Amino acid sequence: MVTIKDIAREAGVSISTVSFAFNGTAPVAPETKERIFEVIKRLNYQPNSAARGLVTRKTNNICLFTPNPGSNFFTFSGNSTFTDLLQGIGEVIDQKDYNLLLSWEMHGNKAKTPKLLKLLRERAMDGVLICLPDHDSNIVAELQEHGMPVVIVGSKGQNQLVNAVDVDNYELAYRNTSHLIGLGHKRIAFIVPGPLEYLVCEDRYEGYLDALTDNGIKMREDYVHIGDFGESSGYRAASLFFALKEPPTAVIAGRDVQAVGVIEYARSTGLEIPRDLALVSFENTELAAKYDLTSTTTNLHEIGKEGARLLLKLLGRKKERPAQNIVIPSELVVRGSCGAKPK
Amino acid sequence: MVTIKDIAREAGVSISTVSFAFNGTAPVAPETKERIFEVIKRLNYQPNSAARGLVTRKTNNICLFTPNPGSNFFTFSGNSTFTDLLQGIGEVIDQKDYNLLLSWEMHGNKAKTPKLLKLLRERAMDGVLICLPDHDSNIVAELQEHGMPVVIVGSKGQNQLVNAVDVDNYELAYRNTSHLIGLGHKRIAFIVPGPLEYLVCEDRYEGYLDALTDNGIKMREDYVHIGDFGESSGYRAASLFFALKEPPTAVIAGRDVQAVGVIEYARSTGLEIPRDLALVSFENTELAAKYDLTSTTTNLHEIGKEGARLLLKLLGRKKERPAQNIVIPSELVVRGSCGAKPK
DNA sequence: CTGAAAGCGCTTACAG
DNA sequence: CTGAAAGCGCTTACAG
Repeated sequence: MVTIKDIAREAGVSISTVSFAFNGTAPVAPETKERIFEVIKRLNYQPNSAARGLVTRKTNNICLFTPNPGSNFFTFSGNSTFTDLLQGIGEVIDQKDYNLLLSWEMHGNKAKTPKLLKLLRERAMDGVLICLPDHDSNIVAELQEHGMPVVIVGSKGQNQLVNAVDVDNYELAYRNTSHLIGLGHKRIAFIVPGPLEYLVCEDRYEGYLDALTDNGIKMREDYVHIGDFGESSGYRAASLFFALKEPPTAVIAGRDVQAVGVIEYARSTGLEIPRDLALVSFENTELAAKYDLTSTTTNLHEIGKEGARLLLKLLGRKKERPAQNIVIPSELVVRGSCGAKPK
Repeated sequence: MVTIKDIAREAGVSISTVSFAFNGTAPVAPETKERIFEVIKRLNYQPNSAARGLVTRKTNNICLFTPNPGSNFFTFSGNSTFTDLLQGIGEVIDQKDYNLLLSWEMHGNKAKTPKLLKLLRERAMDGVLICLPDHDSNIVAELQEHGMPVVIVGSKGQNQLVNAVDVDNYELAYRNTSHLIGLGHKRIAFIVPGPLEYLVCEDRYEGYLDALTDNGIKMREDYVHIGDFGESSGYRAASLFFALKEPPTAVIAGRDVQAVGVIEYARSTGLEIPRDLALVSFENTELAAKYDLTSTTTNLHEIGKEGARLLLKLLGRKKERPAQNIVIPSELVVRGSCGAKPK
């Protein structure tokens, strides 16, 4: 491997001068500089990152910590959540010459994430992007205690102390519900996207409830079903709703896959969407396009981009600043399933 | 941050002894060792990876280099290719305390991948797992020239010099085709999974051709269509096939998404599967299960695992060894679409 | 504008 | 079994 010494020798200067020239960190005579860069180019010199990191205390790595990629969080069909997020992150860190260290929880959420803490203690990264639907504040707190910049992506910050970027799930749900109410629906069922311990789920659920309340509609327990990452949970929810004496006229699916389950149920029972059942969902994945589903965007690509941007900004900062909660705007994409669109 | 000096001071020994104890790299008196570990535990000591890497010349990072995650290669719907691969890799590197550096081509395949070469020159990783459907040998050669261990995953090695792990796509296609022939079909169409420049595509196509030939069936140009990552390419292929005077009685889709396109075509035109049209595919994703599709497994999870295992084995080696081409076994999962399964 | 020197936090011969 | 010292490849005061 070619080192700074090789360059210095070949260019007939000291290693300090090579360093100054390469990094532009001190003035170097034009001719000297030229000579140095000629050698650098010729020998394909690139400073050893470990050596550099040791003295600068920077690794130029940022770590993305997520749930296990094999977990339901990432693998439910038709969703490109993960690659969208990656893509967004990649676009910004690439420009700034950062690398991406990928790490995830190994045993579901049981493991006390010793892996991330190990990385922290080894100083393996300069900052972390954390994407955990049910992140406990402990890990974030521990990271921050050690001065490690953290940005939560795809989930809102639990308090004023941690930076986060996400869509406003409460708002989204409120809007979805209002949309249906605006179309004249009063019997509106809701499939909670997942366990209520997840902030996303809680937020979407509350947005739904508040929209009902604000419009003078009383919520009904039997119009609410907790779904999961499988299509079948949507199917199941629909079958429960339509077994009721007074079935809903509209359903809000907690996510697109669940909406597909509802559609499958409708198909199998002859219910017609949107005539017999108006349907609205979240995420606006390719599934929404495929199934002509009205859905609200949750732009993971943008979340990744803004998250990475914010993190990088943090890295450049000396002084602490109050944490930010960045909200990525989303829009309701109206398609055929809600009945708002003329055929 | 706590350093080895802190531990040494606190335990009343020299830093060498701490290092010996921590790494088990030289005998240390039991009582001394105990004292040292007590302090290590108490102070949460973990050696600084940059410092360690500088002297050991190891980073404990392995790099996974892939196409852009936003590209079609990863985002076509219903496919968990990427997360499967990650999961497999993660399982093995995690055990050996390696970290995963994720990097990808930025501008499609045009960029001459300077990013990976930069990482190489900075010595940012100990080895690379490369997953490029149309990898040019140049990049692999350059990596190897610099002594960087490389394993190609999800694609076969181009020559004897590079390690690779993949399924045997030729074999898979041969088997799929033979299966249909065994069911009495003679007019068998084939949707090539993608551009023929990709090895996967070429291999699957050749397997198809050879199976036909070996069974005395002449191939017909009009029974072959080049597909892509979209469902619609399957739809389109089917519509072309069934516009022929003598349409095929069976179709082999190059991948599950394409098969779904074929199914959609069948639905829209009233063709019944498998009665009017036997259908077989590759990949056996969740789509195959959902659409009751006979499909051949291409176990990315296993490919990731074996790839990582092989790479790690390479890292431990001093001497060069002849490259291996590991073939991950796959199986034909028979479902309703091919007509082999009694209803 | 340039160079000699110290030092980042480790590991690893080498001595004892 | 333990410690003093060199050195990994850089950056960064400090002198000149």
